[in-house]
Amino acid sequence: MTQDMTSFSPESLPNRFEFAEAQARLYAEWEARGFFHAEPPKAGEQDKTKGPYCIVIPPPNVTGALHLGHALNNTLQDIQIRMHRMQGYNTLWMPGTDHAGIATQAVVEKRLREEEGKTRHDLGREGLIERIWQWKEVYEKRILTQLKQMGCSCDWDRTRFTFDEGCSRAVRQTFFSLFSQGLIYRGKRLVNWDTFLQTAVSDDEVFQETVKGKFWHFKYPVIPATQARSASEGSPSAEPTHVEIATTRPETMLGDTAVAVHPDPARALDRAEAELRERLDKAPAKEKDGIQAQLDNIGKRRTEMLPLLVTLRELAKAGRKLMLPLVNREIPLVCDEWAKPELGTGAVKITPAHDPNDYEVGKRQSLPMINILNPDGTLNDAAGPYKGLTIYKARDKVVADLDKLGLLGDVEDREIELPHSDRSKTPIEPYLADQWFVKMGDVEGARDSGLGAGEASTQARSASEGTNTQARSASEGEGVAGVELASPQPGLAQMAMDAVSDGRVQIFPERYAKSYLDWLGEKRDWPVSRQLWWGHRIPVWSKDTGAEFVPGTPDDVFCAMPVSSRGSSIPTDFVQVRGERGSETGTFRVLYCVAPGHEEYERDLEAQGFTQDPDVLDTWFSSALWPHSTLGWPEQTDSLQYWYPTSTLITSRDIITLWVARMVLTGLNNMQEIPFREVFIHPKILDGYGVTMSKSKGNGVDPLDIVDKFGADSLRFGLAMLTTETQDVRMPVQFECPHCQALIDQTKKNRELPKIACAKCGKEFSTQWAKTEADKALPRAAVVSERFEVARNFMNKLWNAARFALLNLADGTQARSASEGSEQVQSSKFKVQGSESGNFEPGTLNPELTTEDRWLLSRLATVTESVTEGLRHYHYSEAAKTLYDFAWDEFCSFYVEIAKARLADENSRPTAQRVLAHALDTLLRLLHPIMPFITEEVWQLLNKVAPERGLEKPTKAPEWLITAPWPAADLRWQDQETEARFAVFQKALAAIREIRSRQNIAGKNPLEFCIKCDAGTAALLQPMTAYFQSMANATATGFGPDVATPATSAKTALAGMEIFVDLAGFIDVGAELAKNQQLEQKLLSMITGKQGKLSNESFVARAPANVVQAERDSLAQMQEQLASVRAALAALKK
RNA sequence: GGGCGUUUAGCUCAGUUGGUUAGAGCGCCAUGCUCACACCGUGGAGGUCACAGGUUCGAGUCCUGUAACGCCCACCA
Repeated sequence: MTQDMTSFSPESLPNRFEFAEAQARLYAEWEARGFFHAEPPKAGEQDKTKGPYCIVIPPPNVTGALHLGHALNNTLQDIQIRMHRMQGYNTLWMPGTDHAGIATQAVVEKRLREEEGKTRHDLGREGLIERIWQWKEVYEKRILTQLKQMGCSCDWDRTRFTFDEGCSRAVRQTFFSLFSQGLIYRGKRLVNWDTFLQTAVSDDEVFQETVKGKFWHFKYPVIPATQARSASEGSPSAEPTHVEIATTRPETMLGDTAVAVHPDPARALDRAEAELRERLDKAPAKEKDGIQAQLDNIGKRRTEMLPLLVTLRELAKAGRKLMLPLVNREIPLVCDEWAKPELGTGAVKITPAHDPNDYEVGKRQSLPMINILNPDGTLNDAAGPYKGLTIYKARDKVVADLDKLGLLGDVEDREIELPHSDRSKTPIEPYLADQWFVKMGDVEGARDSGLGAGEASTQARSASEGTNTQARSASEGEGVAGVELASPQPGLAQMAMDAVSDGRVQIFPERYAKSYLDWLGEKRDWPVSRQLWWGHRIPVWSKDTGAEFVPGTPDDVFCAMPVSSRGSSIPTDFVQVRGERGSETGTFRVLYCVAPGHEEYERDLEAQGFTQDPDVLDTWFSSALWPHSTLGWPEQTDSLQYWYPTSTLITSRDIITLWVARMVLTGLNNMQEIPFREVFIHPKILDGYGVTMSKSKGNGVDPLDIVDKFGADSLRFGLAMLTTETQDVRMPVQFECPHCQALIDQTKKNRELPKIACAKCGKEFSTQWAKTEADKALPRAAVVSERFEVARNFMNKLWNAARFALLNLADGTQARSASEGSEQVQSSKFKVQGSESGNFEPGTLNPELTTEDRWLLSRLATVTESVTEGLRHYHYSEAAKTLYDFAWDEFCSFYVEIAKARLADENSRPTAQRVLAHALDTLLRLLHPIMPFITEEVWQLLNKVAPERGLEKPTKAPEWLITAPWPAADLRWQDQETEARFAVFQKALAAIREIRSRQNIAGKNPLEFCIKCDAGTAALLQPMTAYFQSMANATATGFGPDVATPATSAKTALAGMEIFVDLAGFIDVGAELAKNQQLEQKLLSMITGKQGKLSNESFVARAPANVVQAERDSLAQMQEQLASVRAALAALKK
């Protein structure tokens, strides 16, 4: 397409929008002109815009390329951004990517292993991190390119990365702040340890798989009581020699530090029974049997096991011990409610270091915690003779050895749900490790700055923790401590909940506020450390003093320890000190947290033998800061002050808790202000089987495949159209054969194959799974979805409608077609026409405007209003559908069709041109946020042909659509009467076309028709005569109550009119009879229904008067229609 | 186990606070390469609104229950 205006002629336009070329060109233009870049108003200057509007992008992970879900997410954001930019807001879309700790490290490690046969240990920490940086550079670039190709109008000058310098600084500042407030502590948590990859994996990288396992019963010998004790016992004869426990993980017995029984087994059984009975009543029939079986079981236990459990309880109370076989360790028998008399043997082995529940028991009972695992999944020194064995070997040997000792009881077969690592597909081994936590619960006392936090439980609701903190707060000696105890301050979770409950943050659709509140309501502490290398290193340095730990040690004891040669006092502004009990050694350990920008203290600490924590922070810790860290925090930048809080966040529902909630709470902590005012949760994209799309399942779609095949606008419009309020998007996908372009449905079977033979041409193509060289050499099939065809077709329709308009907006031309010569319009230029009769004013009589003009302008006002409101409230589908229907059915099918006749007539042409140009102009503006490329392209062309546009007062149109003002819906153009009357014309036209089709008369044969109707309707239809001609090739012979009906005619009876088409003797009687009989039947059944309704006295008495009247009116019309149909039938039968 | 959602034409989905004959796109049938567009035009066929109750003058829409499917969260030695 030529750029030169003088040589431009609409005739040279192709009849397809050549999107590939246009997309690249227009995007470059927009970017070069700085339309994406936003600046806050300069200091001291007034804000000339409508105010700030800002969206921060949910930063995509740099693990790989974007998929269709990202395309959806970013399209929805760009639509808001582009609309608000046009509406005159100072609009900023902040882009960036996420370092995605675990995911990225895992991907890079996997590659390292596959391609070089190396592990991360071969490279070392620095080496691996460097590799990951290289990976990041490649994929960040790829991701940003993808976003650009989708048309995203981000402010690329501000592109950020969660692991860049600024974000790292924000992370450290936040960690320091939370640490200073006592909101960060260290505790134990179960880690999902992938022994194959030797790494911790996150919960969402774990999947459950049912495997066949066994339930082993072991007997632990009871150590006989000492003489003295034994004498005091009542009945030594009843004492069991062994306690039986059961487990699915035998090898963990090596780490057992107790066996627990319930302190009141009888009551526990009663309670379990009561619960089951309650459930039995409510349960659906098919579950009742199972519950009944459980009830029976409890009854049986009460008689068979209860006495033993009571005895064991007594033994436990007496402080008796068991001998743990194989390792020969004395372990106590303890009372703890965790032991459920209704399960297993009623007694449960306690392995605090390898089970989260056991860990809780261990803490309650002050048990030692023995970790028996090495990171590689083999057993360590603590396992004694089993040291060095793998878990499974150890398991077999433990069972065999116990059997030899006669301590093995029953072995039951059992199906066990086992966690597996998504990445290695091997079972996860849980074990407890030191972890850092952010405290989410409410805080007693104003500030909690020191000791004891390390003792906190992993569960903030733990009662013991509360008392612990209370005790210490009181001892801090702040005079107001007592008052604060009475009313705890809301903690981070509560603050974040309040922001949503009181409406400062609004979540759409509303129901998602519930998941947000429910999750935060648990106030579970946030584990923030990860045993990885790729991420923000925890800014804490520690050293074990070797001294005995005394709980409640006053702060000054360790605060006095010299941290720096720079002075005797600790600068608490940026260095915080705390002591804790080392979890392994039990001795006193000192921790220093250092704020960013004070490397001199870090060096001092290291010089004194302190070491930095090896762990890194959870990825979400840095993304939680995204809204303020990207705007410059902790610096108080102009951008931060101007755009924070941001306007809206658009994201997917699965990270409401992981991300959205955490942004709110860090925002409130760091900025004392919410991060965004609105949150829109969009649907998820599922495949044809209703399964979440993902690359690892093979059902993913690369948005660029869609862009290549259908164009970015089609991708965007298609996605917007699918974004409804409640439904996830189900999208069947196809392989497009690279040889013959045939589409082959993707099925559960073929989607994981490396190569597929085309069903049509038989040639093979490769897929994303291609591994071998031979497979990779085959051409790859794009994965696409037919669901974008609707949007592609719409784009084409729009292009051609625009083409028509461009061809016909030049002055002095006849209605034109593309096939005519181009020389006619060479020098022609659109001039404002119709101005001699003044400018058109809404809400007044503009005699030059015809019915169809007023109709179109009325519709346009309504559509403008509805699209503006729809997009404002994230009703994307509704807005897209409104535009689609208006553009296709009203603008193209009626207005443009009618315009053809008017443009051919010199007298009517100027007004038609003016309205046509105006309507196209408005339509382009409204469509631009959804389809930016085609609309901008047409806009540029329109500016060449008709640079001055406007209904009320033609003025020079803005040079670029991307920054052109958003149309205002002028509701004064709305005209219900005209719309209703126009509908009569549409109906009459449809009826004539239907008769033509029914009578099988080819379109090229002209028809004559007349319409019998009242005078008012006739007056409306009369001026449309020319359009009946052009749109149905039908000539009107008359309208009105007294028209002469043709001798041989086909007739259609509509509400308020009868339409006769003159068939000049060639009537197909059969067709007419069939049609009229069908109509008669339909009318009869509807009339019967209506009569029934109206003869129902309660309806007439109780329904609103207008409803009753409407029923009566419609019945009368139907009866009229029926009479007409019957008359026609009678005539036909003659 | 807890929570949420979905079920409307062969397929993918709309359907406002209950109120005339439940809509669209694709697909299908018929027809037309007439001058912006065959990625198009014109016309047509196709629905017991998952099932069972209830509320109401009136239910696709509100309530209760059932079934199927999906998602999130938590999980038992």
